[in-house]
Amino acid sequence: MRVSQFFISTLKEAPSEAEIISHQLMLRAGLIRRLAGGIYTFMPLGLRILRKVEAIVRDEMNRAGAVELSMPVVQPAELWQESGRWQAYGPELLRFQDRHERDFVIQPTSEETITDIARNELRSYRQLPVNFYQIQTKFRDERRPRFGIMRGREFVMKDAYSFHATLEDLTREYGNMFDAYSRIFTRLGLKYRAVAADTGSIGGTGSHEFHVLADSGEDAIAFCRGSDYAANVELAEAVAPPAPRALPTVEKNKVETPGTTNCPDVAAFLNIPLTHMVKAVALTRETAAEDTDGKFVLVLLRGDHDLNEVKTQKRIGPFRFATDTEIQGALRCRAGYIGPVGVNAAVAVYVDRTVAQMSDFVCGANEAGYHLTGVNWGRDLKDAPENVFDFRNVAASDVSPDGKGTLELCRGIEVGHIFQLRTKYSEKMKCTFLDDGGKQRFMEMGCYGIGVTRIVAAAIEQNHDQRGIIWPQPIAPFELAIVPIGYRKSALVRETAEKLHGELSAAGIDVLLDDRDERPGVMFADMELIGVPHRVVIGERGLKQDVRQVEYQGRRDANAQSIVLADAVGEIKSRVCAG
RNA sequence: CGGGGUGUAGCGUAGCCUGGUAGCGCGCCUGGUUUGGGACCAGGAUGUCGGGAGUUCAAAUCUCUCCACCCCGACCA
Repeated sequence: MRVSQFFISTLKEAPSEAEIISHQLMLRAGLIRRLAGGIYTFMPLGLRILRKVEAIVRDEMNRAGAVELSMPVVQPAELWQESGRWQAYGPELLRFQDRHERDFVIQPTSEETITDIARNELRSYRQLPVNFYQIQTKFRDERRPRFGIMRGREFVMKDAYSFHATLEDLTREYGNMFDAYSRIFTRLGLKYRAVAADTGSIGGTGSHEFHVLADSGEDAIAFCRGSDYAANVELAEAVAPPAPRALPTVEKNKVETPGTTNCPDVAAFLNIPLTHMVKAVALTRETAAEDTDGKFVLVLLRGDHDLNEVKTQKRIGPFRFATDTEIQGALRCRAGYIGPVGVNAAVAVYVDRTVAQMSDFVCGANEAGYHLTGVNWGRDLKDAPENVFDFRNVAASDVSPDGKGTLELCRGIEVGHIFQLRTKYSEKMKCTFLDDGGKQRFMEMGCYGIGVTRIVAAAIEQNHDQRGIIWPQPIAPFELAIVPIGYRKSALVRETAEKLHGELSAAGIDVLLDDRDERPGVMFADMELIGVPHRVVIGERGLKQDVRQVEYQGRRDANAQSIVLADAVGEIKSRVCAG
């Protein structure tokens, strides 16, 4: 491919709308252009990357035995009403009416349609299992699209759905998909980690997320080097402290703590470790009726720990953080000095496992400007083992739930998610088959997603430098850039560049010949910005040596190295093929 | 949706507080000189200052309103 026949549109400065590096670089490199909030055009260069990602995903899905089909983007409301998701999905589901005022949706995912296919086409256990997939545009009307294509409203997803006669077979296919996903992310050239994930409202026996590791990732991942344990922090269990609670050693004491409304301030003021503090997080149950006992909730956490909202919701139901007014009403004290001692019976007090093992701790006195020191369970407030659960996020160096070491934390971008749906949809939509005993049963289902467009952004988050993108070679829009210096002026340069371009293209390499006759700096900067992994520079300087030479430089290399022109094709081929 | 912020040429921005009729850098066009890391010289084009309403002799600037976009929260590929 020649630049003059292609389309490249780079920017020196990043548009101010872009916050994260992948968004900035995608705009600067001319991969995408915004059409509306969360909706982007894939420009020719960006589309080449997207197609390469798709090709790898498709290849591995086929290899894993899944079969590709393509379902409509526009789907009738009836199917969604049947599954219950017409109501349950909420405003994120984009709905519209056709000219006959019939309701439709733009699909955010395709469980309904594929289940409809399955119940119509599959009758017998002999036709099972089967795994259908598609790679296709999705639309979710996100509350807040952001980070460019990372969290767009329109995006490309590979979604697969498998149907099984038995749970055992679903479990087998789940493992098969787990392995296929591992191969996919390996082939994409990304550093990733598979983590145990929250199964959410779906239930089932398992769910895993695949995360591209990047410091800018939105998800926190806990993992253990001593074992293969890895889980989303949302899910990762904070194990109970092993030792029995220490006995009280000091008396309870009310101390003045003026102007200290958070744990770090109080700890600093009293000159004690943060780990001796207990904080009371005030929550309001969303579902409880007004004035009901238990509507107002305190969750007690150690001063240095954070509330895990997923775990909390599982224990107490849907909640939000209490407002200042609600806190005043329930505790007659303003936020900053609240605590569990002496609260009235209408306040439900829940306790994190770690807090339940603490003694001689410090907490708010429920009186503005004061905290209590030397607080102890049993003596100063009622022991309530029935309200003790895991409420906190795991922290680095916590004991791993599998007991095989300590946890470390890293951040990731969720690019894949597999889970076992079981019979959630097949029951709602009466998707049945006849088993080998002639008995009608609901199909077991699994579903498996990969965010294809998100992978493009995630790859950049993981692979970039000051100069721009550094594509993993398997998804680079072009594998090799040929940069001729003096393309128009020097016939020698031009002919050499054309010959190399032809021979390397014929060898199956994606070559981009920069025939713009720009100044070298412009061409170097563009090729680096768009992230081409390999570069050959052809100039008269090298061609006029006694032995004709050109230069090679990898995108991550600090310097170029000369190679003899006569050996160039073979030499470059071997470097490109080496990755 | 709640909270915060920003809208001035294709991109980045100054001007706004203190009203006087829009400037700079990059990019773009023409000509010339250049050609191994985003060149230089000369000339040129491009703005309903987000939209609308109001105040005023006069509005990018002050007021109101709508819109768009960005950031923080709840969701997810």
